[in-house]
Amino acid sequence: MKFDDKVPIYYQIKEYLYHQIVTGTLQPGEKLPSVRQLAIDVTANVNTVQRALTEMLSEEIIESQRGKGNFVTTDVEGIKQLHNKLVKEQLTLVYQQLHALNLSDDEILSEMKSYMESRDGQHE
Amino acid sequence: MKFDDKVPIYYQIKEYLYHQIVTGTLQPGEKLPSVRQLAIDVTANVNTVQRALTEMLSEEIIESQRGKGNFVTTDVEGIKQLHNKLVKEQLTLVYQQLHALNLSDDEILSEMKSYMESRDGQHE
DNA sequence: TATAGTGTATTAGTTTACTAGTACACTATA
DNA sequence: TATAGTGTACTAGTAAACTAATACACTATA
Repeated sequence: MKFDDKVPIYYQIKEYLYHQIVTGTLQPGEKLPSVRQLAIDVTANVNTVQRALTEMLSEEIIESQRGKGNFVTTDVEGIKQLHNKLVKEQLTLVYQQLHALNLSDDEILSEMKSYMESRDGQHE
Repeated sequence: MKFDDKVPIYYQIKEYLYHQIVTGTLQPGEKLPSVRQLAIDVTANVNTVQRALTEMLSEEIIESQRGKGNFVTTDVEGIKQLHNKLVKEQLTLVYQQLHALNLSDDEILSEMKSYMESRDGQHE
């Protein structure tokens, strides 16, 4: 797994797992890979993976059963809220940044549209 | 200055100065505050500020004159390109993230619009 | 010329993220 | 019951970011 060296690895692992959960790649109640397997999957250390999981546990997005494994919460509503939260965080971030670059609301929207159009040709 | 503890301080200082330059708060050819003054302004260490400046020097956005100070480049075109680069980086980032959250192009735009509308009432 | 204000370089020490290895408690199962 | 697979805890060490202090070269100016 490629990491952005500007951001802690544990944090990127957390974001990676959050994406898997909110997009349904990991279903509610589903068992996560073991910490050891996850460490191999994302090419990081067990302790680094564990740190990501510990935060997710405290946020009640996953549940831990000693000796069995870690499981995605069955609280579907909580997962939805997480999804909304992640979307809003992204919107807030890009809005603040582009506003700081002196772009108006309309300019932000039109820049986004032209960016999307420029991507269309790329087939990716 | 408030720092996001997920990102290196020198990097945030660099972004801060980039914003000042592309928005015209710091004009082309204008002298930057001294490294010592900048360190006070942003509440960081001289060496940390210097690290940010060193990268900006290598990117030719500022120029250094020993004994005099650091100056914003007079290359207006280069500043424009930097502005475009920063905008595009933000668009790329938010697009990738929201796509990974299973939002379509249309949904991204409509979410952005409703986010902007929700901000309207806040007068900020 | 003396002094203050510049950028720059160097050394040292602290903190944090990360890695590495080990050990232990619990669970399922052959 | 023995074994393998879990989560979890702990200690130790490394690397990078950051801070701190100092020194030096250059420039402007009183």
